[in-house]
Amino acid sequence: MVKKVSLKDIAQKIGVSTALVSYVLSGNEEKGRVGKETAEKIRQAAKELNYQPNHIAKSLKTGKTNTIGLIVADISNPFFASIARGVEDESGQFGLTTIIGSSDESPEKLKNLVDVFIKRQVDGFIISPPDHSEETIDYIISLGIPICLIDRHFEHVNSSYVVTDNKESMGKAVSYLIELGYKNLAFIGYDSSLQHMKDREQGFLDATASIGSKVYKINFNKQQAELGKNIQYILKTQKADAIVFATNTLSIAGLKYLTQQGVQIPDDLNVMCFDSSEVYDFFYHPIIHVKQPIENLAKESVTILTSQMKENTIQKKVLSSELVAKTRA
Amino acid sequence: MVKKVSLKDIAQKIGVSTALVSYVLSGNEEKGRVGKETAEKIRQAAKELNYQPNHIAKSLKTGKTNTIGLIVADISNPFFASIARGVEDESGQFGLTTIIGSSDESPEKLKNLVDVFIKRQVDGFIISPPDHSEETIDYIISLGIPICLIDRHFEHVNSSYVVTDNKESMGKAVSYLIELGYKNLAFIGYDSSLQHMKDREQGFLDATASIGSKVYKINFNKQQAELGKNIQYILKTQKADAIVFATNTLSIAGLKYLTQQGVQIPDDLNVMCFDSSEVYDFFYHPIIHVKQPIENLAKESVTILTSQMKENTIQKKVLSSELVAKTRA
DNA sequence: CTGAAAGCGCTTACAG
DNA sequence: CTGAAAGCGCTTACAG
Repeated sequence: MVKKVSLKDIAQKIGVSTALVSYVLSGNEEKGRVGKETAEKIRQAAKELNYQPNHIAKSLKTGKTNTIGLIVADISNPFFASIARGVEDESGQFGLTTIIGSSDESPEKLKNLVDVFIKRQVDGFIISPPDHSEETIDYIISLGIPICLIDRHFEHVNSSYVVTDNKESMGKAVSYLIELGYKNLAFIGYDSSLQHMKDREQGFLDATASIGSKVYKINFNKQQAELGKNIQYILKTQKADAIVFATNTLSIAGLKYLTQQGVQIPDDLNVMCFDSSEVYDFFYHPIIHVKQPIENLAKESVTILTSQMKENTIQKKVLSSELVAKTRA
Repeated sequence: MVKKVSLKDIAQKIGVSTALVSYVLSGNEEKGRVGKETAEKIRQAAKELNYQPNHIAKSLKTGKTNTIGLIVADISNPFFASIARGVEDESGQFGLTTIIGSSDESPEKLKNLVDVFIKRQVDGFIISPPDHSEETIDYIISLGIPICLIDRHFEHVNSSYVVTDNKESMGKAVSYLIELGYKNLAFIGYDSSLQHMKDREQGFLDATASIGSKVYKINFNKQQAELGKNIQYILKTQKADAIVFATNTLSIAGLKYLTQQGVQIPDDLNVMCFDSSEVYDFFYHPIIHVKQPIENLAKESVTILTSQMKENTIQKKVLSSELVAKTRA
């Protein structure tokens, strides 16, 4: 390992104190009221020696790491991967580095990740929380660490968040189906107390008040089995003419199941999904779906978090989504 | 922000030196030859005060951050998202934290990310390098920072890496197509000097020596336009009976284009893809593809990197992949 | 305009 | 078995 040049090396080389060098190189030249030619000499030397400031030392002194922790359900899920990409790009603009963890929808794993990240001294958190993790979120808040929830939030936790207008989006999408003439709808969501799920369900219920409809709630950990069973019931007993899937994971698994059963979409049965997927474009009629503003969710979360890191204000933001109902070009 | 308890607080509370506390709490009790009851008292106090060691201070002293930098082409690409998930899970086992960046296949962006990560004092790198980035890889090596390339590597750069046996996998897959009776194959890859791309192409060429075949190389930055043009040529002029796509991005874009053109797969034309995708299962005949051992690539990269961090040995590992050619259940 | 010095919270020889 | 102390590389009042 090549030995690193430090402030001291520069200071010695041109015979000034490390204080001066620090002022100049950290851009606080005016504050230190450093002489112009001295400043120039310092910059020159720093360049010559290829000086790389040591973040660690700076962090120890300032107590800021310029690192934020992003925790999602699963980074290998395309929805969260896109969120992660957006958060990284945006936070990079602010000179922040992002460390990422996957909770797998487990409150325990979330708590562990949070502890690890706190030990790492992250300056703030962006979290898409699993069900029943209010305690951990409250814990972060109680430590005074800035946090912004993303995609999901809790009604009874007073934190910053940025989410999609789930109820409205779902309502609009379902109304569209009704306009198309569908009269007997099924909703498949997760059995969850998370606000975004309740909102999507409520949006569905509100919009289907005047027609036939039924809500199916699936246990996240047994979704494989329960999804098939529920779809069978929907096809055979409820005889719904369209199914609404509440998330991209459910959508893809549901579409796969329906395809395997030889169900023709939309001829035998139509489908409406929440979230986007590459898969949708491969159907004869591209699947109707609600496209969440992923990039904006990510950007806003960073904006909210960084402003909270400065001013300690709580912000709650609801973004609107887009209904995509295209036909094959 | 609640004030943190430090080693000193514990030391003062029970009237010993910070040295003792450090030895006990960092598990070097024997090394400090600390008295048994003293050690117990220290542990007790640490628990009572809810002591959280300060990683930053430790890093400054030891020069190790227990952080690794992972740089892929694009974290929102499912292939790399899965790699990232694997790397995070595995490195977490070693007490390592991962920071991630996306190079967008740009050598300049890679260099920038590397500089940022080096300033962050990462202990090592796992990188899936873009074309023409040998210089940056060499730079990392010259600094003595451990590095393991993943998925891709350079013939003339002597670094650790873990990759799929691209040539063999491609050869096997193409041979399978030939066995099925296809006689006129097209290969669509990127115009790249990256070894994995050259190997896939070579595997294709070797396997098609005795039949009709043609290789098409696409410029990564103009793929949208060039892909369509090439496929048109393949359909109209070459009149190939099967197309081989060299990556998942090309596969999905290609399949989308073919589907839009009304081409029936595999009846009008068959297709073979490198890498997996959710999309493949939605075709009447699930798409034939080479499934790379993503999880093992990720795990191995961490294993190689951590052992290199200890012993400074270079390891090159080639993993085999699986040909997936299933019919609808 | 500039320097000497303390201190962030650890680790680790060194001396007893 | 235990303590005093130096030092990792910075920042930042303080004194001149």
